Amino acid sequence: MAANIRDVAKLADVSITTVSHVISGRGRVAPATKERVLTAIADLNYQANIHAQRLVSQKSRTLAFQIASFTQNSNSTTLIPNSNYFLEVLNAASNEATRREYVLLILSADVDSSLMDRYGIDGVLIIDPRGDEKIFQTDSNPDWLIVTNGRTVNELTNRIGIVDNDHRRTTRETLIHLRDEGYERPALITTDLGRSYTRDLADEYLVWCKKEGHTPIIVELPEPPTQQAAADAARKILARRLPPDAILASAEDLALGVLHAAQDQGLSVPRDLGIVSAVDSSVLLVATPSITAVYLDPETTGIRAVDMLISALEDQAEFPQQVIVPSELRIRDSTMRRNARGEA
Amino acid sequence: MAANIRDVAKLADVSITTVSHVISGRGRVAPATKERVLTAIADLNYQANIHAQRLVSQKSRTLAFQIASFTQNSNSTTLIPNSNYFLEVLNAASNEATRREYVLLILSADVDSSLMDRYGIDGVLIIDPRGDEKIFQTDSNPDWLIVTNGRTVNELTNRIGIVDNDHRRTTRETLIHLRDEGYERPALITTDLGRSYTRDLADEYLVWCKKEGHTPIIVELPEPPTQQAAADAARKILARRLPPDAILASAEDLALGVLHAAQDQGLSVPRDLGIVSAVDSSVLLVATPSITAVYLDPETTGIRAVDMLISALEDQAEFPQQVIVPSELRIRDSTMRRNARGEA
DNA sequence: ATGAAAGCGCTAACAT
DNA sequence: ATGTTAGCGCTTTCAT
Repeated sequence: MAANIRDVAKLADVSITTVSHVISGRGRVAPATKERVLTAIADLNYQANIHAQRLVSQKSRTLAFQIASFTQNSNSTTLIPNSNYFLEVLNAASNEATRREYVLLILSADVDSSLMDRYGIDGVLIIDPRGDEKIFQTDSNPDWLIVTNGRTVNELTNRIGIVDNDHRRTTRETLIHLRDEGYERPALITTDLGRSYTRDLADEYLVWCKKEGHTPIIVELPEPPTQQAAADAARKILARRLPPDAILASAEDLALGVLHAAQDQGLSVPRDLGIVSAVDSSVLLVATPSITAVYLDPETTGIRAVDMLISALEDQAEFPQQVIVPSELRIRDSTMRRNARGEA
Repeated sequence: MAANIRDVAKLADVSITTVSHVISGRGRVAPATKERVLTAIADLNYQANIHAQRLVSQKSRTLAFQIASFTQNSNSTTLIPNSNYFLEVLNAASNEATRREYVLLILSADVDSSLMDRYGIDGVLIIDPRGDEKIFQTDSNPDWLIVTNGRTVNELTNRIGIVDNDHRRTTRETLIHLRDEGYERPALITTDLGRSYTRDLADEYLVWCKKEGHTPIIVELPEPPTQQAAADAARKILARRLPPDAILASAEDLALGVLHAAQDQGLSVPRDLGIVSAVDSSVLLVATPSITAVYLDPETTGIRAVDMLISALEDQAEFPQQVIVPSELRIRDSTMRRNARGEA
């Protein structure tokens, strides 16, 4: 059986209060006494019971991690879709939470609040929300704080923090890069425009088209993004009288689907068609040709999101608050038309 | 503030014991009383405090999920490597745990047992262990049960359950398939032979070579598996006087690396070289050509592992116990030499 | 500087 | 069938 605080107190010949003080650093304890307690703790291999601590402190030090994606229709919920981005945000968030002695619970985005209550969730981290997720349905005043990765339409209350990239800036950079490479008619293939990052892409794309005098070509695909759907969409717009000569895709799988469609039709990438993914992923590096993409720095996003949430929970920071994680365009073969190595 | 059991008791005009009985289903409660209690619970939106329940029951209903991979050297630990297999096992395990009202905690495989004690972990699910992970260092009698996905060298104690695939059978099927397609000199590229699944591949491969009179070609690469390392290894063995005409790779990224190396050298897949991955993944489907692979059914593995662990924890089953999850070879273009569509 | 004691919300023995 | 009560292991006033 594991030792409890009373065992430690007995062994160190002090009261349990003193032991508690030593552990928490609160209160004053004489150095000698402290030493004795520490020795007793080490001898007994004592660890404070986490459930007792949480019961009495009324805090669970537990965060929910939710990816707000595509779970609507499906029956068996996919907690973590197969995307590098999500995985890296999760890994970083989990490490950071552990470091701060918090527990990260991966929950489906469509669990209702009773489950959250049950686990005594202190804070929620929600990736790519649309804003209509259950968690935002503010019935009176819920017990948790929220940090979103991506913005929602919800008004910025004092319960919400935001970690985001500047997608409009990188989209602009992408379009400039494409123009520099001689592409004249970029198209946009994206999933659900209900998410802020896809909306940012589309908004900036439309601004650009207007300024440059292009006719915009936007295809909005249902979620989840699949290579098949992207390939079909690409085939369709490439069959136009005036087809696009570059395609900006909102997700790695969409970019890959476009690549396959292009290759099927005998188009050369990057010569006949430029391809960019708005989200980087390791698979884009090893595609042939490698695919230009925007690196969003998911690791930093995960860390900053957890930090923001915890510091708000511990009253060291106030919401609303917003952090922009630096991101950058990574140019690869799929858009290097001017110095292209001959690609089939 | 959330209601507690006393609020419910007061509202229903019963004792807290009766409320507890209604919730747990234990004890006898008159139908009418039960009805009143249920109404009170609904009215107050009552949820039993999970920390109090866990404190008194001395059970945490918490499982640790660990992927025993590649974390040795790296500093910031990668909890979940970027592999379809792991992700799908995790998704399935997490769903199943939630369904059974357990919490799944994703922990790094190298956390020491004090963290596990701290969280009061009841059971550990460990994917692809080598057997030298900290969790197996049986200092006296730990408080948790273990289920491994893959076998370890540790003796089968009453604390361990195993969920595995029959890798030897599928390896045999793979080699037969390759022979049927006319490949005569298969090679094996694998990571760390310390894991049971890679060992199974190698053992069965060696048996086959002996029987068929081949000279075995095995390349063992350090972890983690990267396309680069596999490509380098492939180039090397393809440069031999008598190069292999088929390569069996132990992971998706290794297979992709081999594919790139082959294409770089102007070899046609499947004509000049057959490629098989011992683990299926969605990327293998969309590679060009698509790559033959063994489907391990990670979803079933995740569910069975959690089930096994929970039923052992709840005394409905005894360890040691072993379950084999059915797996199958999925033949794709990369080995269909006889009916090959011309591939560059 | 240290300790006694109350109480966090619940379960389970043991009455009645 | 229902209630009383004693903890589970801890934190935190409040004494001393």
